[in-house]
Amino acid sequence: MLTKTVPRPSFLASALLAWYPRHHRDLPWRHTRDPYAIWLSEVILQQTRVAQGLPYYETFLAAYPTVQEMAAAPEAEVLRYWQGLGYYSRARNMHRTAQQVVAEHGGKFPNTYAELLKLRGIGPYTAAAIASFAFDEAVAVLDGNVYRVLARIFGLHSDIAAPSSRKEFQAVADQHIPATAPADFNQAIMEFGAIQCTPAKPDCLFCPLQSQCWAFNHGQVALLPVKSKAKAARTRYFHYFVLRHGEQTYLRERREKDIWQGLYDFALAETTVPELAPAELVRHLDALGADLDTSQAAEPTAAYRHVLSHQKLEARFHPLALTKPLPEATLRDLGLRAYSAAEIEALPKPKLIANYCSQNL
DNA sequence: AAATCGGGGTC
DNA sequence: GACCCAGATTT
Repeated sequence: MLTKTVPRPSFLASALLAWYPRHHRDLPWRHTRDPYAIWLSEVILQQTRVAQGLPYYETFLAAYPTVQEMAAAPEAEVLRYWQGLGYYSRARNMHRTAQQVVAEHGGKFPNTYAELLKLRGIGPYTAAAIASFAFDEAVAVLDGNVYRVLARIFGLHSDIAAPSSRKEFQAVADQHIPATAPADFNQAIMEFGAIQCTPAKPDCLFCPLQSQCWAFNHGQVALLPVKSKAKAARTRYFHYFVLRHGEQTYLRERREKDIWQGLYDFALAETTVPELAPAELVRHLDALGADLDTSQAAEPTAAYRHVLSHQKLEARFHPLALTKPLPEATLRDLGLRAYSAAEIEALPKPKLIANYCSQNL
């Protein structure tokens, strides 16, 4: 009888596959083989902690049980469900991919790494995750957890922030993923990084790989992985004009190539210094063609500080009551529209704006 | 290769 | 304040 030789799992695979069943968290996307649900969870979890993404996963699956229902939804509704999760291009790409899967793939996700990689919002990590979890393809995932585990176990000192080091780490991961259990291996190595081999204060004392870990044996656990620092965030100063006429408030969709594309905020003046000079304020109000109710004049709010990955924002809000609606030309030029409180609640907004609205409108 | 895109948890 | 998180896309 001809027997095919199956490579013995490496020490890493053996250890992780033994560790995983005893330590892993019970997470909902681990109970399904539905590519749609797995895709949804992976897009949500990009650069997002499990604890933060979990409620969004439940919300999206309840709102859109199938890819067809997500594809049929308006983009603004998808963004509204995504509100607060950040990196909003993920939601826009997710929505477009849903539409493409329905229109071009008969509602069924492609079942290979190479085909998945062609879809918007699906990069190397997400393609590997879906291919392995849903279709048992033996392609290793490479996320922040995996970089850290591999760097420590094998003593890899390449800068994980450099795109060029991806090849090196991917090769090591692919070398260790067992063809017999690719999904479990991928789950296990990420979970191991999240729970045991953590960025700060990893639990080396009870680590099953302790004796085989390069970093532990060389006293360099705290030094790995090597990661170059990101450049400092710039500060931007936003001056929002909260124009109101009766119970209506004016907002506009952000369409420019900047943060928060597709989300809604107020008429905005940006400065390079913290304060908006009085003359500048007058000039902006003039340009709006606004008939202000001076009897209801209010001071601008104190600065709301809002921190993003590459920007620090300082926003002040100027509540402005109007005696009559804004001119059509202003609405057209600035993309503004009047909304009721209930309508505003349904619009997708940056966290900063949502916070202001919930306190002041 | 480097820059950009959110928001929140943790130390 | 610094670092990190089940990264992807654009420049």
